[in-house]
Amino acid sequence: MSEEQPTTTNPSPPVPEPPDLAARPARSSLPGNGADAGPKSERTRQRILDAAARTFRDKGFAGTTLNDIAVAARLRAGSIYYHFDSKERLLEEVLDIGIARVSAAVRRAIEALPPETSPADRIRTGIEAHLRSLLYHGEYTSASFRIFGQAPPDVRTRMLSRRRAYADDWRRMLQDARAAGEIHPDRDLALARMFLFGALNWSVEWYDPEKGSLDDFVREAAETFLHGILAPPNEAPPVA
Amino acid sequence: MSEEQPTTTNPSPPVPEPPDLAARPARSSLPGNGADAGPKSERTRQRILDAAARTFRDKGFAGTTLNDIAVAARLRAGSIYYHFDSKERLLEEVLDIGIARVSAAVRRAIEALPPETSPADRIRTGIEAHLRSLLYHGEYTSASFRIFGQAPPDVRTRMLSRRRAYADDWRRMLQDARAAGEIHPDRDLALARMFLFGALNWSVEWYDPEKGSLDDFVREAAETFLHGILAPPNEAPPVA
DNA sequence: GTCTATAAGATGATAGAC
DNA sequence: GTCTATCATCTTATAGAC
Repeated sequence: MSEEQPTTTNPSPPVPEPPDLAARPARSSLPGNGADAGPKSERTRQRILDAAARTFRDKGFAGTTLNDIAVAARLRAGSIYYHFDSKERLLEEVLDIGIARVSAAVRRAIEALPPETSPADRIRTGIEAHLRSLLYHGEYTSASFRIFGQAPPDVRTRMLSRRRAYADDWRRMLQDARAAGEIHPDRDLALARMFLFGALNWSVEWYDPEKGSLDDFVREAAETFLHGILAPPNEAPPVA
Repeated sequence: MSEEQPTTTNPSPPVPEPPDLAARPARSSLPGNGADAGPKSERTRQRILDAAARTFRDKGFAGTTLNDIAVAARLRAGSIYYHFDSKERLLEEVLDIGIARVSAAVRRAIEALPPETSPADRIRTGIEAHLRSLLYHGEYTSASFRIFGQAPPDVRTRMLSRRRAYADDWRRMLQDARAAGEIHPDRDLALARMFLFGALNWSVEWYDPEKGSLDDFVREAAETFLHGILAPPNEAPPVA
């Protein structure tokens, strides 16, 4: 896994104390871009969040100590508490950002399609968008799927509505396809959906960007789900 | 959960039997080992192992304390060290047993097929056997897949050869099917295999035995992988 | 805002009684 | 073989200096 840090950052931020701000701008809990500008506090908070996402994803929730996060964020463990109430709240925010990003990415990709796009093609696009948001700079998104099962019960409960909403998006897409006659009549849609989630999210564990283009990968993943692996029944075996 | 034998489910006796200690390290029952521990020690050891498998699976490796395991095994935390050197070794044995059982179950199921069975049908049988060993009394097997990613690096390294061997079994099955012309020429077999693993192993997280028979479930899972979800191109019955 | 220091409790592991 | 007692360390979280 990723044991090493990129370490392309500057040695130490010699930023002098900015003029004290009387009014702190409201914390936009928008999915932070990490590099977002803004007050120093906000940027540090973002750095901690980024570090937490990466560390949680790599070592799990229980396996991550606040010191691990602090080291990755280049400060001391105690300082984290200025920005977050507890380790659990930190986890909660990482999970929340992750699922929100995937959800938004898929929704956006599908809304960008022409209205006449067939349900099956929408599914194809959804799969590709889901995978991209997982695999391309997907620290929060991959963490969100990888460690959700490790979260304390109350955290998981609080996350449930958001995750259910995302699941509902997929349920709807599949039902639309079925209503359009595009789904094989024997298929169990609930099973197919969970099957798909498992297959897609597992890619976080093994996908290697060096071994081929992401474009090819996501395309092939969608085809595999839609068509399965078998050759069409009619075509003769190529063996001579 | 606490009730055995729900009324509606489990009409399925033909389970390949929870492979009884398929891969026990088996060092203890050797006769020439001196007058060492009798069956009692072995049974306690087994109880600890069972408790560890269940607890590791449910709470993760780092999230499990030796006391958790001790409580589940009905003894004290310190007593575990009479049977196992460390928490890591305990994990290692759980992981090892799990992968060995799945591997053995799949191999046995396929070897039981008639020799003339087509490669595609072998894959079908393999999928069903893998799923069964995961979902039917699969404390070790499900733990093995669920927490492998959480294992300390050295443990993971030591497990690698066994897991690679299992992956090779699947690689071979898929290649055989391709050689027989049964796989769609566009499919990427490596991707398909990982896709399949993800889909199957994720079922541990959501499969509910109360919602339908295991037989139906494993059959449908195999069909979904083999054929995909789409309806055959020719017969698309639009809603009239 | 971030630091140092530390409280308060849990954890993996060991020693020795029984 | 299993227990109790305990060690050394680590962990989350807090307090107060700067």
